[in-house]
Amino acid sequence: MTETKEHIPAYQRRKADRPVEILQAALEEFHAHGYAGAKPDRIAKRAGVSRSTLYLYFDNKDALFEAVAEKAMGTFVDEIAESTISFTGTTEELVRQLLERFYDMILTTKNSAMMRILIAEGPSRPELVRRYHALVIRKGHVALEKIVARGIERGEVRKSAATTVPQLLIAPALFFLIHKMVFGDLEELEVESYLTAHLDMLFNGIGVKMRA
Amino acid sequence: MTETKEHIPAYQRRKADRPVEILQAALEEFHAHGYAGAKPDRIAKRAGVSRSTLYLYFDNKDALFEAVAEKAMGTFVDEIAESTISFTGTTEELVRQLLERFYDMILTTKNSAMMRILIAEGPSRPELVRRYHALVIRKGHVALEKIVARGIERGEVRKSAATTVPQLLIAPALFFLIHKMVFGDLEELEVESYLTAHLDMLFNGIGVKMRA
DNA sequence: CCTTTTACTGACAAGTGTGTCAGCAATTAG
DNA sequence: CTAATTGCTGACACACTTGTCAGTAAAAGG
Repeated sequence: MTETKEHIPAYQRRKADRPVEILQAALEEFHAHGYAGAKPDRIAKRAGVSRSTLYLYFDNKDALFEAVAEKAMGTFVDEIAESTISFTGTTEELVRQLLERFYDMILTTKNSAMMRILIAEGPSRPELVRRYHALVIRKGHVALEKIVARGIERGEVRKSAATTVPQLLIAPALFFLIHKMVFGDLEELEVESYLTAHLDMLFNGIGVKMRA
Repeated sequence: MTETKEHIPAYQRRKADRPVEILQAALEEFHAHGYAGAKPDRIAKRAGVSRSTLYLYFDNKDALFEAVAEKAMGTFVDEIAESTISFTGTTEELVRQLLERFYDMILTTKNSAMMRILIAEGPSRPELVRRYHALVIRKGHVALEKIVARGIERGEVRKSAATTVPQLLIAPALFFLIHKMVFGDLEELEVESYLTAHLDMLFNGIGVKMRA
């Protein structure tokens, strides 16, 4: 290295990468502080750019939020819905596979961040709620209904009050997600044993009395 | 009415009622907009006072939030925990009673508002999360464990993987709460049928195979 | 009545947060 | 190497939000 003043570049020009980096940083910020509490200042810092740069790629804070939400909707439901149509094993195996993916999603990706954002910002963003409902909830509901119907056809699932509400299949997983999100630092629920218990309850219940 | 200028009081002095009215208004505001999005302006309007009056009763926005949260913690868990110790019927009846109260609480009181606030503000308020965990979650967990243990003793509940995670008893209720909170305007889940399904799944499972 | 007390308000001040813009520096073109 | 282009930044300006305070009007006291 020469001793003449090195040319230390103040920044690098990476037009292509900025949007994705900014969106990632913004997701984290919105997740941690909510919309109103999120500061473009911090988002920029996280993304390694100046605050002004944000406004080169997104019109304003609101547009940035919309972009974040749009991206965070993800394709998770579609993916697992597709994988079920070709499945040939038992219902319990199918559900186990579904839930394993679901819990994995909760633990790893930032997909669950969307859940907090939805819950927190829902009242101020009815349109966002509508889109999420159409893209995720409704599709998920249909997928679950198919799994139940398939199970009944195969004689593996009881036609009963419980099976009229297919959401019950994944309800405990949402509990797990919320618990981890809010109390994760204080009390860790172990995934494996929780998943095992979840499946056990789902298929066998907790009661002792016999069924036909 | 005389035509001389009536003495229209600009306001009434009701020192005793102000705090509770302000707290109620603030709960609604924080619930709808989150901490950062909540405006003392709107809280005052809701409570029917001027903004300055808020600061006569609470030091600042943060203190107001703390007071709201403290009040919203409620005594719900303690109440139902107490009522279970004297219960003499079957486990299914006990759980049904518990869940009926729980769903009722979700539907009527603003107790569920605390849930959104917790989820939204949790990351910025670890101390609040700690308190809630100690006051509600831990106590609830203990109460549920007792119910399960009692059921096993009475030979009404299977000792199994499912019963090692007593949270599963109420997990579907949290799903219901979140669903109602976020998507309530778009798709109403009927309580009665949901509760019936919840109980059915809990005690009988959805599977067909017999148990000993 | 009039005086004293005090619950309450409107106007003000300081701080914070958002968005803009002229100009700089990194790259590209010639 | 020089010129032109453009991704990026720092400084600026405006709007909004929070919190304060002197003063007002309602109740209480004498």
